[in-house]
Amino acid sequence: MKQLPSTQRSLPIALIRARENVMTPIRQMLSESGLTEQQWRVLRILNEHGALEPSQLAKHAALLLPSQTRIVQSMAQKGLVERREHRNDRRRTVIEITDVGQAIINDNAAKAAEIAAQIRDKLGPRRFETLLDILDDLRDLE
Amino acid sequence: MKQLPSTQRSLPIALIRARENVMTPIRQMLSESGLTEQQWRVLRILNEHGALEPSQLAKHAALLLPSQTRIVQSMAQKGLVERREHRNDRRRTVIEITDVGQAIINDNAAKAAEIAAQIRDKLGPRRFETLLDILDDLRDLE
DNA sequence: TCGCAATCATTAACATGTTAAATATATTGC
DNA sequence: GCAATATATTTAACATGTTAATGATTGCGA
Repeated sequence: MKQLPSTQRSLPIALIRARENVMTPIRQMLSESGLTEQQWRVLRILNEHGALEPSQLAKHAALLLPSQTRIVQSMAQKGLVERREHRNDRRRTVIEITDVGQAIINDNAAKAAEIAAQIRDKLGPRRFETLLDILDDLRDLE
Repeated sequence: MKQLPSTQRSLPIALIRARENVMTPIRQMLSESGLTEQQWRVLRILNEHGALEPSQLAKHAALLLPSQTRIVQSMAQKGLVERREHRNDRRRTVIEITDVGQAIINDNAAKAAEIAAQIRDKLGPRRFETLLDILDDLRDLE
């Protein structure tokens, strides 16, 4: 019978720690704009893809829909995003970034790029790409 | 000036997705025992290391102390763990697993080991170890 | 020994994660 | 064209994540 592996080499714990480490400098940057990391992700995605339906946005941003609903609601209140109705299908809504949201992207782009580059340099470009590839291989475990 | 990288190759998002993928089968297993993944982690750590002080437990389990306080409280209510006071230093408390908690570990050990092995097989042992190593290299980013 | 700084843990407040239930609209089959 | 089903999103309820404030205890120095 297989042994329960030591928690010292546990992948879930390693993933949590890695995320924590990666997000720390990003959170520091965002705290000055009063954004959470999730709100920043939403802005990034909308900036990159343009207006999106909730389910598409959620896929790109790696958010569950219930969380995203709340996040988008609070962002809409702050004027960072806007919601529009779909013409033919009234189940559907489209979310898009506002000028205010766009301005936040612009304000933080250079710093964010610097942080991303720093992480890449810390690992080396080769290992960085290897990491992304392996993480991607963890899809469809069952 | 450096460009903001595409969210398609964003490390934070990749880490979130990977964790989600890895945890899905584990959550399925735990739902039968009514445990969350964090409660399972606490049991695993206490099983492995014996009684621990809160801050030590938090380090091993990758939990922040405020979260852990609540988690341990609810686990103590369910009888999965116990808290004991330190003799000389009353600031200190020690948390240990109970027989009930131990039984849950035993009940799930085989299945958990199987899931862990499955992940390892999916990547291949080499890539699995590489992944853990690279994730570990993300410490001390700033 | 009194008081003050340092340490550790908890509480508080708010945001997000997670699962299940509810809602609203569209589509399909008859 | 209506009922049943399917799809998309939101709400609800509870657990956890995160940061700041509070509490409790020890140890040190005047």
